[in-house]
Amino acid sequence: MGRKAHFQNSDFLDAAIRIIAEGGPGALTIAALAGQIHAPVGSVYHRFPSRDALLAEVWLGIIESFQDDFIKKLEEDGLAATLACLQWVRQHPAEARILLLYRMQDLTTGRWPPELQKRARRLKKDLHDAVTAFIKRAFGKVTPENTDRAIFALYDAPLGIIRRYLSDNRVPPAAVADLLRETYNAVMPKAKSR
Amino acid sequence: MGRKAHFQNSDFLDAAIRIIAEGGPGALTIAALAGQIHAPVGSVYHRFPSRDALLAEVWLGIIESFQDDFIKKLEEDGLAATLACLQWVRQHPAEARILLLYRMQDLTTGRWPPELQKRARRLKKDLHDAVTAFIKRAFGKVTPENTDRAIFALYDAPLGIIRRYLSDNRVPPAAVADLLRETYNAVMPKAKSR
DNA sequence: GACATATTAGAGCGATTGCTCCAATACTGA
DNA sequence: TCAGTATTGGAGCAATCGCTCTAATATGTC
Repeated sequence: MGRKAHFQNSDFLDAAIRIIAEGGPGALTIAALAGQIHAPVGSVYHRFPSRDALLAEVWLGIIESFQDDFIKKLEEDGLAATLACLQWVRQHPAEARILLLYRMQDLTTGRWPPELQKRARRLKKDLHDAVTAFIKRAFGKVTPENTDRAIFALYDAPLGIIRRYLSDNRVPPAAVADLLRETYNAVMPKAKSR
Repeated sequence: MGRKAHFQNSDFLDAAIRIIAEGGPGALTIAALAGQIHAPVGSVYHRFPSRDALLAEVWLGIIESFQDDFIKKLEEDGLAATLACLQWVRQHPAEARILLLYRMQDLTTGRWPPELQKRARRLKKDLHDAVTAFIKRAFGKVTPENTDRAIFALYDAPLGIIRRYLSDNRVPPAAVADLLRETYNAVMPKAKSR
């Protein structure tokens, strides 16, 4: 059944994450990617149809990793989800740098393969559903103002402060959790937000 | 005294801001920049020593514009400075997209001309001084925890929520001011923070 | 008008990049 | 052992980009 593979798909994806986290999307040239794991450029294209497709997989993998944690916590408790952002960043520093410092549009320029588009839509829908359900529980009903309030407390505030640390290659200190808790309580309804 | 100039430095800087705000730093090729105002590429290099130098001027100009507003308000009142972020973004949507969606490191790769480095250091120092003075007034003394608290309320929180709007090419609604006020009051000392 | 000069104008060079293509290679199954 | 094939290995192509360089052009001064 042919020669045994010397490299795995994940080897390339991991190397890509390392390179982007360190040098930004511009640093991810195919030569740099292959060089990082001493693979030939041909092996990159043996696995991924294009640089864009590889970057799309990198991006989706990161979103999935983050979102799995986030949604799971969100189903129990809003504040837990807020703090889960912090924990995820600590556990995945390289992925966090990519997620927080760049946008999907800045990584990939072209169109995605249909299969990846489907995965992306699925992720978006899952997040939307989880957040909507949470807002209903926390506020009683979903309005634009409530939505903004929730997304601010769950998402914008934690990622906003974490971004500053990641940009300087530092890890957010423990006290950040206090700030986020205070913000959450100030902005979300006092009632149990389960 | 030579031919009358058909283009001004600011024409190129403004065009660059438009292009980056719309398509990201990667869209700013010299050809695209010159084409935007129907200038020849030679005229770009007649005014700016390199693409990096031009981007450095773009970045510094944006920082200066933002920081002037921010520091002026900060000298009176912390909450006013927080809300000044919102106002500045509304008045400078293209500049705001660049400031919030990208980092200096992602625009320019090489070293800056010494004169621009000096301007950058000056801006950094001005901001640091203003923030430090504010922290002293608000908390009594400067500690790492107080610093984080202040920067979160003044900077991370507003820019965090605004970033989401800018990324989608939307303008932050008025209700965002309420969220920021509540966050500010929750996180900063109750005493007059003048 | 003649000259000096600041600026426009754009062809094109060297370097880099994404990607292709063809061989070489090592593994499987018979 | 030999055919079949999945994968490595890497030279090189076409496109793009930042930038240079020379010529053309318009303006001020005498």
